[in-house]
Amino acid sequence: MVITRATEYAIRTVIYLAKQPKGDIVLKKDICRTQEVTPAFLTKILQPLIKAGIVSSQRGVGGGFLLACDPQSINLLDLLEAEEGPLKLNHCLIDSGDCLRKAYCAAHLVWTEAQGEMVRVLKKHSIADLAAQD
Amino acid sequence: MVITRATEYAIRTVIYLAKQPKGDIVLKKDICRTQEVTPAFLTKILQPLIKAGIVSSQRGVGGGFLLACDPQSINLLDLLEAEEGPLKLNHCLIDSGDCLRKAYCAAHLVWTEAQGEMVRVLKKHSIADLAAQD
DNA sequence: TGTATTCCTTACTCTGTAAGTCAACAATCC
DNA sequence: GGATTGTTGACTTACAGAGTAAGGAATACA
Repeated sequence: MVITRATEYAIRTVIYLAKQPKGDIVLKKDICRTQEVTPAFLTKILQPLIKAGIVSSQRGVGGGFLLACDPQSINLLDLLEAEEGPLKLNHCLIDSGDCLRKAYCAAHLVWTEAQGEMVRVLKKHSIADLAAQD
Repeated sequence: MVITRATEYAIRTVIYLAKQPKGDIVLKKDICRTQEVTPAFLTKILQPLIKAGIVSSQRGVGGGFLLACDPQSINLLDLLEAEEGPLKLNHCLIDSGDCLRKAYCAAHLVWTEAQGEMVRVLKKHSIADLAAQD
């Protein structure tokens, strides 16, 4: 029932990238130094963000990482789902076929509502907003 | 990021107890049979509910379990917290002293808000309501 | 008093996921 | 072609979730 550290680091990193001058490429080791993550772990964390089209990377001399999109268009839910997969408060919310019990399903609607509210809040704040607050 | 099975079973069980005639004592094995939980696991799940004053138990012949309070006064958050401890979406929401990083704390307010909404929804529906819907 | 009944306590196992590491590989620049 | 920088996949370690098992303690009733 807790957000993973990978997601936390992903958020820190994306906020950091959003604060750089637009188009600037940042070295992995600079992210590591400022965000206090090890290079090996940051590598692992960045890959899902790259695959989701949130961050882009460049190899070789002068290479590094930068935002692949407008920070106004990314929110915390995007980052969380890139790292952890679809948000689900309960097993039954992934595949409604799982939820066979009537007694259980009385609670089902409540889980759905709670998750919906969570999604609403996480979508509401863009990375640009968070970077500006920082 | 998922509610545990213990919490699910706890909810099923409490809804089941709430549907019994008031004051009726239910055998563990009857709960097990109707709710599809093993006795050993149900034992483990019931203890926190008893300690939280939600369910009460009686030993010996004619013993069993029954609700210890008005089903109108219990909600899903009570059950979840009895089983899993205080709800927290993120590590920093337990002890604000953990949250030292500014970059992280930009997200902190969002976690707080998301968790607040979740709490609000889980508190809104009493066990009596859920039992009636069932 | 003794015994059957019923829940209580504690320790244990098994499995999966989070968190993080490592080493070989691939692209790019000069 | 070599230095630099990111990529990939396999690996380790630790911990929490999920469930089991066995002996102990309370209660009712004969």
